[in-house]
Amino acid sequence: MRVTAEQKRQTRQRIVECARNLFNDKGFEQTTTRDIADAAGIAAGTMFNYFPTKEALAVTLVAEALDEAGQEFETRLRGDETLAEALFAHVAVGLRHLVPHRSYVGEVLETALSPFAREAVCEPAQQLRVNHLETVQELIAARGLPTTPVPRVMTMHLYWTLYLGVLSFWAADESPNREETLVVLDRSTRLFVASLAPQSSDGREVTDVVDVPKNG
Amino acid sequence: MRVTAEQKRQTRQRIVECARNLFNDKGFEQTTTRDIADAAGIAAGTMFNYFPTKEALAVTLVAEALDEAGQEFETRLRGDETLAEALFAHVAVGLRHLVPHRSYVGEVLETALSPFAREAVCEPAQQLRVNHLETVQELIAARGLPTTPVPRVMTMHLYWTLYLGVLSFWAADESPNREETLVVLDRSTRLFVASLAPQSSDGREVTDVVDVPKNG
DNA sequence: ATTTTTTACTGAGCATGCTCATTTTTTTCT
DNA sequence: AGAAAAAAATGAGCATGCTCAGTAAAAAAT
Repeated sequence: MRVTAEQKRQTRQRIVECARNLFNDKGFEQTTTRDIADAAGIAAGTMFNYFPTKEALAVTLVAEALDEAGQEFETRLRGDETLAEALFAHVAVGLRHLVPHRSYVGEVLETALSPFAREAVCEPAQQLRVNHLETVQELIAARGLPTTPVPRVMTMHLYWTLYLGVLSFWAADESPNREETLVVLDRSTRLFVASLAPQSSDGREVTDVVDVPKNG
Repeated sequence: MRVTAEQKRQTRQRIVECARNLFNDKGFEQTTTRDIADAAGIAAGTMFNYFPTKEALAVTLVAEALDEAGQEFETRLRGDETLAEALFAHVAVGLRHLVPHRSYVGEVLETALSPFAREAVCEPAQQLRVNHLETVQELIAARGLPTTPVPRVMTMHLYWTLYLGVLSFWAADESPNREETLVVLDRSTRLFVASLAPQSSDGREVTDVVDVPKNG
């Protein structure tokens, strides 16, 4: 069973590498699964023995990059950062590892990580989201922030929303060293942290202003 | 040219109505363009004489609902609301008008309104985005808020990010009267308004903590 | 060594979004 | 009314993501 296992690993590797090159050259949408198969020297159906969908293949590329980023982040973490600093670093390291995929990452993440529910696009996308959010929750918990006055699910939804906002800005950022993204990231990070603190109440619920049906 | 014009209007109307029913029943993805054609009693290719893509057809449904919402909002606006109140109302009215489309709106908006650039998915989607953002900018300008310390494009990107976050929460909100969405919307609105005010500087730039290449 | 079983691969074929040359219907011109 | 032109509808056909019954190759069992 050894020769086979090794060959299978090689086939998979070839698919992944050819796909990355093609996605980079022509974009995700413009690359057909037949293009990938031809480049990898396999039949049209073979890549579906390795990845359930074309999207899953692309997400796998991105997820592998972000896994490495996650490891680097853990290594660098000292523990004395403020929450805003830690969150900033977490995302910034991820972005650096995504640079080689920047030309097509937008097309892929848009659908794979969208906050619109759409039950788990594929396993690696799900894993990626869970890993990222777990890290965030640990960073928050490690700093013993108050049991928020807002349900956790809403807090994490807000985080994910802001995170995707940063990713989408970054994917299209044309500024010299993508430095504008750092401004956006800084701002988003501060906003999120600020949202964790109990809001300053001005005694007037915005909700009261609009007539929203309270029943049925 | 009168009879024809009227018939064309009817054909278009039939397409739109059949599409809405089918999208509601089976979802956007599960409805094929042939399903729509059959239901509307036309040939498979005919709907593409009216809408360039299946997605554009769906976006048109949503856009029409949001146009009505925009009109209602303008009617109700008194002018003495705080910015947060006005923004809250703007979105809340939109959501109310989207209720009949809620079962499939997620699938459609995810790609059509995504902050990930993807140059104008289709004309109505572009129009929808522009209209919404113009209203927001007017609401801000009418209250004479300071020329922000942050480029406007970033501010509007943040707004759009939070807006899509609210939409995505709403699309999946299972709480009794979707009241959790109101909490999320309230929170998002306050956050956005707070982000317009110059940030309290604590003398330490988060950006400094991570080593980001400053050149090349 | 031969058979059996397991594993990997193949490629014809399907469904669906969309195109476009052709046909049908309507309007305009004389 | 009949011919010419314009507008609208048609449906065969294409491209592409994906399926799956069948084949080939490798490993295990005898």
